Amino acid sequence: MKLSTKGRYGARAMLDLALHSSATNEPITLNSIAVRQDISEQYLEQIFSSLRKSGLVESVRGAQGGYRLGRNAEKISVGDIVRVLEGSLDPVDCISSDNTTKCERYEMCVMKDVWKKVSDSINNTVDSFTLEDLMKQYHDKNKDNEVMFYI
Amino acid sequence: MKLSTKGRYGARAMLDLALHSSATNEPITLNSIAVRQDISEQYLEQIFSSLRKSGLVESVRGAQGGYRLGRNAEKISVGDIVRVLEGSLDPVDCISSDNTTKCERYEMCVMKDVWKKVSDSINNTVDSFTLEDLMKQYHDKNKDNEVMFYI
DNA sequence: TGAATTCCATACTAAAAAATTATAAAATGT
DNA sequence: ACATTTTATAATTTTTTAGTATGGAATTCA
Repeated sequence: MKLSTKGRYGARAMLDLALHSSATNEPITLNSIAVRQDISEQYLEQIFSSLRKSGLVESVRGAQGGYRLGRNAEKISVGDIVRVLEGSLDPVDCISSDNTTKCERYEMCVMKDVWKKVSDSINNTVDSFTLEDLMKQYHDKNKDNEVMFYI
Repeated sequence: MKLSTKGRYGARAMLDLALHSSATNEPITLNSIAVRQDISEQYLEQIFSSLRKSGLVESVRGAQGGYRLGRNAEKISVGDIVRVLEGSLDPVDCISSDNTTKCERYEMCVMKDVWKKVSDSINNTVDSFTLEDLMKQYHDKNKDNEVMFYI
């Protein structure tokens, strides 16, 4: 029941991107995120490839290019990010909406009701945090720091 | 964020054990659980080794031996079982109580507050289901079946 | 035009974890 | 004694994770 690095790195990278998106709306390079967050740039590329395909970020190619948030920070939740990068957050496959892997015990099974409740509680929690919430919390925690090198 | 087979099999096996523990309190053999639940007996042995060490089951060795619940079914929650078999249910290591793996961003990190809430919601949910609850739900769902071959 | 920057796509590899199998010993009831 | 059953540990196979490598395509700027 651990989050993989894709989910963890992706959440950190998205918050980094949100915090560094200036008012001028200039795109942020992957390299700068990778350096600040100490994540391999090539690995981040894979992560941002998924994020871009899902619309959570948009890209600008070429020199002076980079990434921007795909929509306003208050419209992007931690749940949006981790579901893209981890697949679903269901603790077991048999309760997923694309229900191809029902086992033969499905009908009589009472465990699946437990796992469904677990799934709901996880999803509700991660959906309750938006990037905007986290930006505010970050600024509250780091009032003194003029320059934000890290998250 | 998937449960491993240890957690899933373990929960099913414990419910099976609870349902088949007769009033006479005779121990249930691993083999019978393995057959009903279609789980490798040798793999179940490893799982029950952990369950026994944690006190969730007690064993009787030798012929006519087997396993019994370590305490009343209403005193054993799904959370008790899966935490024994999966380790902790924290989505990241840095928030665990045995806090050896704090990263250098720990103080300024706002993501860990999200993961802590996720952890709490998971643990609260799995702790809210006892084996007794599940036994009742099973009987409600399967009123017609005189003999319980499966769960 | 051409060089530098930056994203894009795919394939590959190494390490770790998960899942299962194998082997043998110890205890108990008949 | 013998069949049954737990106990313990090791070995093996399979799958997933995490990361690296390579080359290409689009864009900008000089």
